[in-house]
Amino acid sequence: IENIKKWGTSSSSGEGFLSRMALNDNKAGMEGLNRDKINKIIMESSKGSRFYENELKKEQQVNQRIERMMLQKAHITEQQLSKAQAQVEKMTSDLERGRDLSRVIVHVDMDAFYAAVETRDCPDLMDKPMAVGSMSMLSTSNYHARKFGVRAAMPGFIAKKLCPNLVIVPINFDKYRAVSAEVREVFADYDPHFLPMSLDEAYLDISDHLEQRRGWPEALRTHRLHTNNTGTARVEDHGGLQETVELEGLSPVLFENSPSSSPCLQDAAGGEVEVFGTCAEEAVREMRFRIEQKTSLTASAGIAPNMMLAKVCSDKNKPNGQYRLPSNRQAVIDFIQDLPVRKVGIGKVTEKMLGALGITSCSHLGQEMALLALLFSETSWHHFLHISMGLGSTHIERDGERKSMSTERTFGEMGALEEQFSLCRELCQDLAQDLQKEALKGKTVTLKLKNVNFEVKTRAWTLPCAVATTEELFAVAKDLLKTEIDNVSPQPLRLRLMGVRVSNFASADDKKPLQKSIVGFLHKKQTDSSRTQTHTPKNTNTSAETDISMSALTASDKMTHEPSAHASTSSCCSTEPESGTDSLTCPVCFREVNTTELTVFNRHVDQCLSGVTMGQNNHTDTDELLSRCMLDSVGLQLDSSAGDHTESTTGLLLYETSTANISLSTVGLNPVCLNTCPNGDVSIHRANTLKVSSQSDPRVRVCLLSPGGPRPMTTPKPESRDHRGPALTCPVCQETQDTNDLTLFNRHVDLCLNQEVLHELGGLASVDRTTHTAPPAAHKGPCFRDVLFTE
DNA sequence: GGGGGAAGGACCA
DNA sequence: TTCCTGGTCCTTCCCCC
Repeated sequence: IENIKKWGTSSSSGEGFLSRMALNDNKAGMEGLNRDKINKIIMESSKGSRFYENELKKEQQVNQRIERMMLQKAHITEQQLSKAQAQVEKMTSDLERGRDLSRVIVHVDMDAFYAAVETRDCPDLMDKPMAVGSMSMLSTSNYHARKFGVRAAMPGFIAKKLCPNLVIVPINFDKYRAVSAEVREVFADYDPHFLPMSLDEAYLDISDHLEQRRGWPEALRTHRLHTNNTGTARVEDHGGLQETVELEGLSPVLFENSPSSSPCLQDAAGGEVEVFGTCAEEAVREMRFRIEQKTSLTASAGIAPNMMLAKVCSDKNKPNGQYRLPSNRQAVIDFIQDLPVRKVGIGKVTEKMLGALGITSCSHLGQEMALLALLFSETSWHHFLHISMGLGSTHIERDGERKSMSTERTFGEMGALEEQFSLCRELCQDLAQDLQKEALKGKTVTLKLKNVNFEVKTRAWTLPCAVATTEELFAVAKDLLKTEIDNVSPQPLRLRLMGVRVSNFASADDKKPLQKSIVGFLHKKQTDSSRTQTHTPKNTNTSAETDISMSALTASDKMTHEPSAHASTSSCCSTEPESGTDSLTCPVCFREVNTTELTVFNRHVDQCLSGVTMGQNNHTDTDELLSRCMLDSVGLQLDSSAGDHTESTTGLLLYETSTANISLSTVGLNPVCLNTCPNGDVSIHRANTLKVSSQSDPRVRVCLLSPGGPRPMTTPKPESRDHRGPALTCPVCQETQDTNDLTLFNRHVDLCLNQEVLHELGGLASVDRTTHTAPPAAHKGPCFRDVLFTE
């Protein structure tokens, strides 16, 4: 209990000290600061803000976790403890046997990198406290600023309160990238497989370099420092390490104890030279010397038998210093004993949890390992054990395959729907570009939202096939966003951050091209069939419904198919029909149509589409309550004891029920996808079960594509014009049409599509598209799909 | 009841 | 006036066997 009090907030009402917001002075150049005074300023600047309130909430959650942990601890028996102790001991001896001290790993870290680059380029900043970033957030600070408690990841406005004379320089990534590239050239001479962690930090395994270096003559280890009258320095390497760089100003620019400040020898020509030795320390000193000569910036380094220790060592003599931990077990154990847990990759939450158990240093960690094995997950306590023994990775491996890719943006409060959807599209566009650069496609699309209260939510949807284009991403992201908007409706969703992520990347097998839009499809068809038949573009476009491109359909329209069993015939993952194939895949029902005749195929698609349209016609509300579900399979069995259903001519099955649940059990059925019902009336549970429940409306309607062929259908009742939405937006030209007469609107879309098809088919006709290039009018009116559904 | 996948949240660098 | 990105782990929920 004492420990909880010590590590928790002093009260739950938000008064008092909020430890998670306190200064983290675990950084070089921040020793011996007046923490209390600094924390007081931080708290006073933050108190009452939404950010602070959210931090308070998170702090309380952590405190609850700690309370649960302490409760659990209180119930641990002696027997359990001794059993855990035996387990820990066995594991320890196993790990000890595998301890590898043979490698020489170096962690190099540029000193206050961004700040140092800015200071180099603007020497006036040299003696001033400065930081790089903005009033909202700082990326780094120089050592003068650190004396005031100003550090990276601190908002600029708080930093200004800590240090009113602080100069904040805007961030310039291009510049840092260029300098980083220069530094990396030096790294590569010592380990061509070095592992960059960020622009200013890298791990190197110099074991092989040292092996070679032992045989090097002195000339290869001699570096000359030239200075001319203008203060320009030139560095020359003798031997294999080539380098000739002009410098503006002589190092060291920022820190004392430069690696080049050791006594230099005079060479025959009267220039100053420095000879470096063959041991690890000398090799690293040489590397730092060369970095400094090349960039006028200093680096610090740590040398140790593994990555974890090297990282700690690089911090030991920062700035502009290095530290070597000898490669013997006792030295490692001695070194690790007194290290605070926060220094070795344990974050603030885990630090606090360990603190509640009285564990603050690595030696405590080792002593309490049995207890930790009982209170933490296996992964966690194994990690703790490695740390307490001073173990870490001994081979530098570049990260394996990427697991996800994302983009996100923070902005001022945003509540307008149009803005939100427009931003969502922008993010999808940016992400699509990034995905394209790495030729990646992913199945899971995640939308991340942070509201003005700093509450973060992520919402994900996994598709049966991998996607990558803007339209594909947006189709999913916008549905996820819409659901969140509807959830808080009629209140607006007040956002401060939005992000889109793609993960679950496709394996090589899945990276086949997506099925093209009908337009692209027809284009391909034209090429394929050119050997046997000719057709005019006119033939390809008998009606708007037929030729609506895939991009006009929603995400759920596209994700209605199983990637495995039916991939070749009925999936958006399916490849283009192979040359010579005699069937085409319908983009609506995803069945294979045994024809190459476009007229026949178009008729089929028309039928499918009008089926979809008519299937919705019974619906008297907007599509808010409506979910459409397509089942691409055979053997559907409807398992329900309540409700009535009607079937349409084109395989549509309408289901109406006032009961809470419908279960669709199927035989070998593919995953079902449905258009998410915004108010949560309809949800999908696993591949074969659709659950329908309605709290807001007892008459939920579900529309399914049934497996059978065309069936007799009841004539749908035309919807009253009063229910029609406002002006309609053309899905092709994106322009809002000044009509709500569907016939007129359809005629317009037909016209647009005709022009689009002609354009796609390679400019077979001269079409003036200038009138169709208006910027997307986001959400001015219902999209074409909505029109199809409601009308 | 256990295995396993998906989703969501949290932590960490 | 409190970042961005990406990886990992943990928990919960649910389906399936």
